[in-house]
Amino acid sequence: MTFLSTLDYLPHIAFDSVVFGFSKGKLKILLMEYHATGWFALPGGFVKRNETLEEAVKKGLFERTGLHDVYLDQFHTFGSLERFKPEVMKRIFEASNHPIDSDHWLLDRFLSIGYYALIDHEKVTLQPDAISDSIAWYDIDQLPSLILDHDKIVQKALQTLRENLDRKLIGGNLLPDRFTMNELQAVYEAILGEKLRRTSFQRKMLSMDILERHEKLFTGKSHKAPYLYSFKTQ
Amino acid sequence: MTFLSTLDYLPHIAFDSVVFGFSKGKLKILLMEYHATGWFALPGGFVKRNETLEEAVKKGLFERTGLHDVYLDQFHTFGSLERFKPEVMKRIFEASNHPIDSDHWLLDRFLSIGYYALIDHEKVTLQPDAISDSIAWYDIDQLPSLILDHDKIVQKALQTLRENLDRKLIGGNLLPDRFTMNELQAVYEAILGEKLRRTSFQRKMLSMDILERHEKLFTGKSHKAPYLYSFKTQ
DNA sequence: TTAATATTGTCTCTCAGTGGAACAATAGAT
DNA sequence: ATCTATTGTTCCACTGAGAGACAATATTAA
Repeated sequence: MTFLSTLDYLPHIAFDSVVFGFSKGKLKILLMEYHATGWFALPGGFVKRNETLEEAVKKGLFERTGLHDVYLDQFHTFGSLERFKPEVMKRIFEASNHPIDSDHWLLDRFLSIGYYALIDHEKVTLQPDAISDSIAWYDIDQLPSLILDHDKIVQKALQTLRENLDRKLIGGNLLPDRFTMNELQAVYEAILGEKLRRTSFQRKMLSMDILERHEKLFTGKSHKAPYLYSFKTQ
Repeated sequence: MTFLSTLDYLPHIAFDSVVFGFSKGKLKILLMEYHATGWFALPGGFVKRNETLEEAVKKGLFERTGLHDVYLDQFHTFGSLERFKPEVMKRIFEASNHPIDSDHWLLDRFLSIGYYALIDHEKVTLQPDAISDSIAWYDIDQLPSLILDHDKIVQKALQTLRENLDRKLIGGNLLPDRFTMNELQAVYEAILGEKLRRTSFQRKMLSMDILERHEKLFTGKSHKAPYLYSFKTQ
């Protein structure tokens, strides 16, 4: 069969991407659903023999979101044995009209390298892959339960994102180019899962000298208009 | 052949360990040398089909150091193509009297999961493996050049260790159970690569309420004797 | 035209933590 | 008893954050 031939890919090696987006004040991630089973999973993929791990992840991300040049960070590699459930994978391929033999390499044990991505929710055009029926955004604190160890992968991704948020100044990757201070604060609050003080947040952001101030944003509301900001490109 | 049969191991998957120790005021790591080639490499290994990634790493570490229950942290997975140099691996196996065929699975492409370990330098009894001629400590800023991408692996390990040093309070793992404040400070300085202020360091450590103070250590020197400390087990 | 309202931008006060230095304590040598 | 080297502690100045107050302003209501 030509579908995912073992000659092209490295067996036993997979990757899973936790793609974060921000919309309507909520932090969300992308999940794929296999309708025939009702199962949810992270978007992932496999590594070809002649491509870099990172190339494979970027390609997979582009195929699902249409985006190049995405903020991407590897956070952990999962190598437990609870990952190894051939019957789950077999059912998924069967339900998608791609049945595979019992000795197929895709049913063998896999280690998975976890990446998280931060993208501008508005720029995405979602595209399911060959074996999934849909891909969509899910609120980070209203996730369905996921196959295999994907719940743990999401939790670890979120933990790493929180730890890196201040250190790497990556919050802006979830917003469009120009945004208000309030929007930036909402991103931080959604990621950290806690309210922040408005004045302290503003003071801290401005003191770091990473933001550029632009024109005001007039929304038609009856109050002072906020400035728009962008991250300095240095 | 029975040596590293492909039936027992997951192909394409390896791990490498950066084992940190502290001795005579210097931060050191363990390196293996293949005498016939003069090449140096990190101690690593492969994952058996029926064991967890972490089990494999711990077992490998035990075989080389004789230590169980070591502080261990996964920091990155390396998946570039510069790792793929079959001629290097072939030469190593030939030089160690374990020649392998050109199509042997060990000559194929590998991804490697990097772990770093922190151990008490004094507790180790070093043990070379089947194909390496020696294993020994090397000063972190006087390392020989290493095979494949092992230089990058070491740098990434050191970077991660520095980032985690304060956040995870892991410095004590490089010292014996009881130590003086001066020794702890020396560990921090060796890891961070910079001098710290004595009084600030002491105040910070004591204020964190993680240290237990024990008896004084009389060294015979003509000055005030320092207290011994241990980390609280909580 | 003026006042009211909601939100944003800035300032002040306070307090905790750190850099830097000084001072006190002390084990052994002289 | 005095000196020396090092350790434990305290003090002062500065910085950054929490908390609140106040000023600025875009629009609506009177």
